[in-house]
Amino acid sequence: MRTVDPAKRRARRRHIVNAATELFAAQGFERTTTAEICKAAGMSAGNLFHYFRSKRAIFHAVFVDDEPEDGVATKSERLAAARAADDPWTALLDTVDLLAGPAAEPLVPALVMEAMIQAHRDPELEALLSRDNDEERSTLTTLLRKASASGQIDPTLDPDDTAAWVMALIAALYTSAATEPSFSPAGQLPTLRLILQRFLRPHATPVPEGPRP
Amino acid sequence: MRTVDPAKRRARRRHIVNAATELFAAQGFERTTTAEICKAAGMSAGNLFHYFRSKRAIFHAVFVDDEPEDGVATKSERLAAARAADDPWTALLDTVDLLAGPAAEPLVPALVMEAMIQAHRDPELEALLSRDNDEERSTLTTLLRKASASGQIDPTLDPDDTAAWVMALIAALYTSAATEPSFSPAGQLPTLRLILQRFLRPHATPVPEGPRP
DNA sequence: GTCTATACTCAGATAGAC
DNA sequence: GTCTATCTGAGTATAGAC
Repeated sequence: MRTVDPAKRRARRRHIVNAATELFAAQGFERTTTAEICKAAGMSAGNLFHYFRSKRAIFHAVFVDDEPEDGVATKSERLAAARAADDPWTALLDTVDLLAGPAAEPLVPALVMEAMIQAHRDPELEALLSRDNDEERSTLTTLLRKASASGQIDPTLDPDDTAAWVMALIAALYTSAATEPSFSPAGQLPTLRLILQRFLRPHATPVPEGPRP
Repeated sequence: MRTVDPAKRRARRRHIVNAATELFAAQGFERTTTAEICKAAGMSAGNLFHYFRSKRAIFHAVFVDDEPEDGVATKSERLAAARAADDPWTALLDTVDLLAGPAAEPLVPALVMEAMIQAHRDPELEALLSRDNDEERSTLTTLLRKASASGQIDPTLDPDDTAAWVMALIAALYTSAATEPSFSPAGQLPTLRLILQRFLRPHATPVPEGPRP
């Protein structure tokens, strides 16, 4: 009897996901038809739906089917390393680079944008993405707290709020790249670092107003 | 014979747009059906399409049908006033408030997000929005240039790049509000101002490295 | 190939302005 | 009374998931 070859099946799934990824990035989820995906992947509708239960499932796979490659640390591992690093400020800058880096890849900003939108309407995707998101934000919060304790950043900043803003600034890199053709994420990364540096590093305390004892 | 009453017709269009706005904000453009809009507006499909040529036209109207109210300055007028203001730094902060303010309204962040997405796929909407966008950015560029000349901000910052980043930071307020339920735009506006202040205000010039004559 | 979902249409009913 | 803006809702054509 014929048995399934898991490696072959995975490869076939990846082939479909790769084809679909370009379409989703260029046209978005709703405007990409399964017929287009079939054509791009070179297969029939029947065959496509043998590998994925729905168009939605293909979209989800774009964001989770990343096979770990040997010898390369995963994002999770690198975040854990940052949390354990000796110098929290350097680790913070490294983490920002880690999170902002993919914005320079051609399809990624559009896909991230689309994922944000779709997460609104798709609780399963929402859950999928928020796991990643929580890990990123909690790493930043940890680093901000440590850097604050060691006097490397302004201690008046609230670590939770500030982590949310660091995430927002990184997200801005993606959305700007997705919406403005002239915006180059690679070229603007140094400016992002500059903004963060000036925002976070300790400042001379302003003289408090009002009468003093 | 019966004649058209322009005021009544406008009011009816607004009624439809208001009903549709909530649906577009909650579900997005593609997932909102014309049948739903009809139901929400309390009218038949035939009547709906008597007022709008297409579903798309309703979506466009969400962003352009803002009637100027008497006694209240329009955004354009306020931007022009800022460009002509005496104190460019104060005018810059005011302009940031003006552009960031709507993020505090409940439906706006989701709508702005949806507009960004749809603009990708709809050249007419793209043109519509980029007119607004260009006016906002060029106002910021002008103010940055003036503030730079008068020593109010760091002269090493490029006005065009910096204006793009100020826009990106404001956009981050909208996207964060749209995607993170715990993020309060009104509460975070002071932090946005703080980030901008620290980013833009003049800094002590670092001692240049290398040999000097 | 099948079948559902949905943007839009049309033939006609109602009613207000002249 | 006539004419036409406004409105109805069943109907159609088509797209697109499966």
